[in-house]
Amino acid sequence: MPDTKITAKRGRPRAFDRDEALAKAQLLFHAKGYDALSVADLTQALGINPPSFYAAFKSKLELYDEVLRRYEKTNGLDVDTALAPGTPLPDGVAKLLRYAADAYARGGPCGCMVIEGARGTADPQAGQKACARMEASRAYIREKVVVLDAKNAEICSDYIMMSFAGLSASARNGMSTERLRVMAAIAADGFSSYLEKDV
Amino acid sequence: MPDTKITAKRGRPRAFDRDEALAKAQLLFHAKGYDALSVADLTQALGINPPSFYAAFKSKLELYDEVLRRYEKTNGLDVDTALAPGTPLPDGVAKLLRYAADAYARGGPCGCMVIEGARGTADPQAGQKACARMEASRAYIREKVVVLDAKNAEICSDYIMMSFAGLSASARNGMSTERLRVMAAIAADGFSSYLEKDV
DNA sequence: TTATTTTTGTATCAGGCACTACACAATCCT
DNA sequence: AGGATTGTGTAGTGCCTGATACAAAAATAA
Repeated sequence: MPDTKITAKRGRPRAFDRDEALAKAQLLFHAKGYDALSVADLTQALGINPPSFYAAFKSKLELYDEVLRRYEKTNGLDVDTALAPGTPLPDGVAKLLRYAADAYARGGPCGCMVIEGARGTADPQAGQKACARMEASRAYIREKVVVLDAKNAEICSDYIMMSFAGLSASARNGMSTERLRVMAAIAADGFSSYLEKDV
Repeated sequence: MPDTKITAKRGRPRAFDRDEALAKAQLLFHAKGYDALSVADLTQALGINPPSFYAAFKSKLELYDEVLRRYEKTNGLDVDTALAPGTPLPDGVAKLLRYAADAYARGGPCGCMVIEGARGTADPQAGQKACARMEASRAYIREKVVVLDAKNAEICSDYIMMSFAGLSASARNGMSTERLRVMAAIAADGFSSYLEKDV
């Protein structure tokens, strides 16, 4: 009976750690963006040659897509906690924006990789990949908001995404986490006021 | 006595209208961004050949800088009106964000050329040019805010710039002017609440 | 006319980009 | 051992980028 081991290894073994390389690539893409990071930069940083790179990751674009999904797992905001059922919507928005403020300047002034990649990426395919991930996030947030306040779900998710973009941009401009938190709180207060008028 | 005419023309006259070309280049840079717009794209759109392009504009980078300044003149927000002396700061912020909402989706989903160019531009020199213009705008706004409320000038200008970035990103994502205005009003309300707590 | 200056079109340039052909090396399976 | 399979290093592919060399053309100045 054949061994059902996941890493069915036949042939010459890979000389580098693929996951480690993926983590490094994530940091590089996050810091420099898709266009400004060349395959030559990557191979040099990873200490490998182009054929090894393409054997492991297929192409720059596929690596980017894989990195985007990894980023969501490692750096994704805890939407479920922020918008847990039963949470008053204003509190949920405040929490979520606070999470973003905490995250976007962590480990350097890089903002959100998905949001930054969704715009300003010259390569159309890469931009589309990032846009797709951003839309998925928006949809997930909207889904959670609907449970809390179906009537305001659209405007709420729009406002959250806009605030994310503003916070991400500010973070990339060097704003401190402390100051980002203040910005997030102010923005959240605005949505709170909006709901009060409405109800 | 020599003619002091500004257009002292000697030699073969230019076969195209430089200002017109500048306006076209502005639209193109605004729509596609610095990196995604090649010199070949430009020369083709302008109906000229590379040597004519370089004779008129020196380089892609210098044209971009010229376009950025032209953009500020043609599409710049009326900060002086929004933040005129005597205006209550919350009203000024609301006006300014409203202006941005009105402007960012005008003529297509392009957002603010300066803000979008300041990030996400792979070419470091071009990114620096856009960043410099954005910093100049921030400084100008802060200067006007100081007159209205010196104590809150820093946090206010930070919040305005963050909101601009959020609005610009949303506009580029296709948000309508109508919806952008709602977003701007909500964001402005947040700053209003912040000031009320503080005073 | 003749000289000078500037623009124009043709045909490139060198350099960086993502990516690969090829032969060899290193492992597993029989 | 021998065959199959997979990764690696050297070297290079074609393509697109921003930018030019060059000579002819079109204007002014003397």
